[in-house]
Amino acid sequence: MEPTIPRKYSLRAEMFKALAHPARIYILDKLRERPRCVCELAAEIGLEKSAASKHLSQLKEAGFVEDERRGTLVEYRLVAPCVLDMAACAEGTILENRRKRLEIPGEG
Amino acid sequence: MEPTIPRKYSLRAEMFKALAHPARIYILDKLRERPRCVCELAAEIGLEKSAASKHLSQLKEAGFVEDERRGTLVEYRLVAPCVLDMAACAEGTILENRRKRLEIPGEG
DNA sequence: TGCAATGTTTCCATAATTTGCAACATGGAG
DNA sequence: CTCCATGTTGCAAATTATGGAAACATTGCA
Repeated sequence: MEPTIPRKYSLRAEMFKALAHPARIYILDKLRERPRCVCELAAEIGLEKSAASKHLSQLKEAGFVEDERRGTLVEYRLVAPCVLDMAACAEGTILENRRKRLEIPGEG
Repeated sequence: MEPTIPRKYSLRAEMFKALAHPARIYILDKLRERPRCVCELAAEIGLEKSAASKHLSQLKEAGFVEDERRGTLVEYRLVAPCVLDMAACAEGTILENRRKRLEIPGEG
């Protein structure tokens, strides 16, 4: 069948795709406190630096973070605070609905 | 390497994954107006009813929509309006950042 | 009962994503 | 300059996602 979905929705989907991985969500939450380098994030999420770098590249491409080199390090920082509100929305409504429906106990 | 990402972030990622497809974003926007049946949505997004049904199943599993049978039809409706705010956030900040970065390189 | 309309599930092929390893690039120290 | 630390990119394997076709399920109606 022929696709008829306007481009606007593809752009939105790309943005959400950048958030559609536990490691990337975790990274954003860590960057909420303060900027961090790749090696620090890699250690925290338990991935090779190459994998961490690729996740950060996706977040950067989507516009959620920016990077700046400091010596041998590359520091990443959060630039789209509204993503936190999005996550909050998730916690407050979506996951709540899901818990009720599936009877999953809440987690802090 | 061993994964050390808390379950909380996996749950959030699952929710965003449900939004990480143009067809599903399009569906949610259509449901914003009024509830619709599977066949209507399938025609609008240009997919077979089976594919449309699977997309709706994912949205339902994530808690964004609910379904109710009406005769031979199955009507889907939006139950998490905050998803619209999330999309608005996307339009307003993320995509704007991206435009600046891709079209005006070298500018802070 | 039989039949049509609508949805869901299953199977399969194709495409996209993710990861680690290795190679390469960049910057600082000696 | 060389050596080392940090990041990025290329590659291949494994995993996951997607879509169509067909089978199956459910409802309404004659």
